[in-house]
Amino acid sequence: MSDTRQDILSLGDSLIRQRGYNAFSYQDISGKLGIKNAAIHYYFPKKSDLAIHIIRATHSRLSSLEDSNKSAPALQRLKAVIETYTVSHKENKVCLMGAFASEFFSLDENVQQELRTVAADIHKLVTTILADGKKNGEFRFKEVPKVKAMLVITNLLAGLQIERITGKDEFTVIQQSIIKDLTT
Amino acid sequence: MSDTRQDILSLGDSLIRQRGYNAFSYQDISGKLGIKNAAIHYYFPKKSDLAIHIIRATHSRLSSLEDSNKSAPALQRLKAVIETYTVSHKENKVCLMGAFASEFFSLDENVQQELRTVAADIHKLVTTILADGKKNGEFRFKEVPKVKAMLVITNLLAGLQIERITGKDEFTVIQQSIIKDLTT
DNA sequence: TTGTTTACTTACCTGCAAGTAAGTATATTT
DNA sequence: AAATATACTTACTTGCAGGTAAGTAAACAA
Repeated sequence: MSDTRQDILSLGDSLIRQRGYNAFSYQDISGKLGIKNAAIHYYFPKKSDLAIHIIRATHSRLSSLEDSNKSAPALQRLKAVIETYTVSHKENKVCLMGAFASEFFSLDENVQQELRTVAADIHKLVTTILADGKKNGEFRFKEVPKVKAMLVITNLLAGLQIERITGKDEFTVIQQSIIKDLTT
Repeated sequence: MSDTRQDILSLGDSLIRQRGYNAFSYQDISGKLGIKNAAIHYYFPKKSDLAIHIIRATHSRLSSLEDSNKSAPALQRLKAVIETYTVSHKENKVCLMGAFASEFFSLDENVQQELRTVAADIHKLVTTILADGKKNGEFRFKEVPKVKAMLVITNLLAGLQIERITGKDEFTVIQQSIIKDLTT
């Protein structure tokens, strides 16, 4: 895979998660990379094509994370998931689901479909981690794992969003609260 | 205040929370209201003016809610807050903070400022309700009220966002979990 | 060495978003 | 009755977003 293609994907991801999908144009990418708009259309004919490939790249990173920690303790696996949000936090980005959710109904059907797949996978992943942790005594919580997973995910997702409005570091304290809540 | 002005504000609010701020244009409003784009510019010269007035309207509804329930039990006051999210849920809308957060860095400085004010007020309101409820024994939770408030708000905000991606009714179960978590 | 593929650029087009300026009909005030 | 304000419309302008089609230079393959 060419460098240019990767650079476009990477910059596109940053722009979507920093400023929003409908707020950036191919010009933002081509300008920064020193190429022409048509070069981006060469790799990704439509903006929705770019979106889909960015979503898939994120999905595949998620799968790798899942695989590489498969047999680790639940707490470590949860921390690995949370760490991906922490990285976003440090880069003043929201997560990809959070970035697209608000504009979801303005998106192409095939982009929506791609997002549904990833969202379901994230939920499944966190649910499994929480269920495993509860079973082996690492975690303590009252809700069923599926619901608790949703509560944890919403804390992380919206934590990234709200902190950019308030300007305060809400995320760090949220992250710590999640772990503490589950382990004590 | 004229009907048209109100209709513009109301439709603008719906569009922002259904499709996103950068995804709608004055055409979407003028078309539906049977007026011309310039009529909207007459009331709100710039799109950011419209945004600001929509945010202020929401803020003032929040303040009314706050006032009308001032001396009620904490649980009732919390339910009143949650109810505003439930209304959004039923209309397939996200909340205003959630709608703007993803595109925050693409917004005019004065819109950003307006959002900061409201976000701070929402957080303050929920914090007060939780603190009161903890003090008088209505609520039980380990975190300091300020942090617990943030956790509750993130559950609600992102609950609305995620359910539109997954297509499932995540919100209702989240809402119930919040109450149950606090009261048992 | 010729042909083909890759990775682009040049040069367009189309449409719409955002905004402005000037005009007009209808109330409202003086 | 005349002047003024209100609530718009008509008629623009500007710029950029999104996309296409055709050309081209370099790499590579037959």
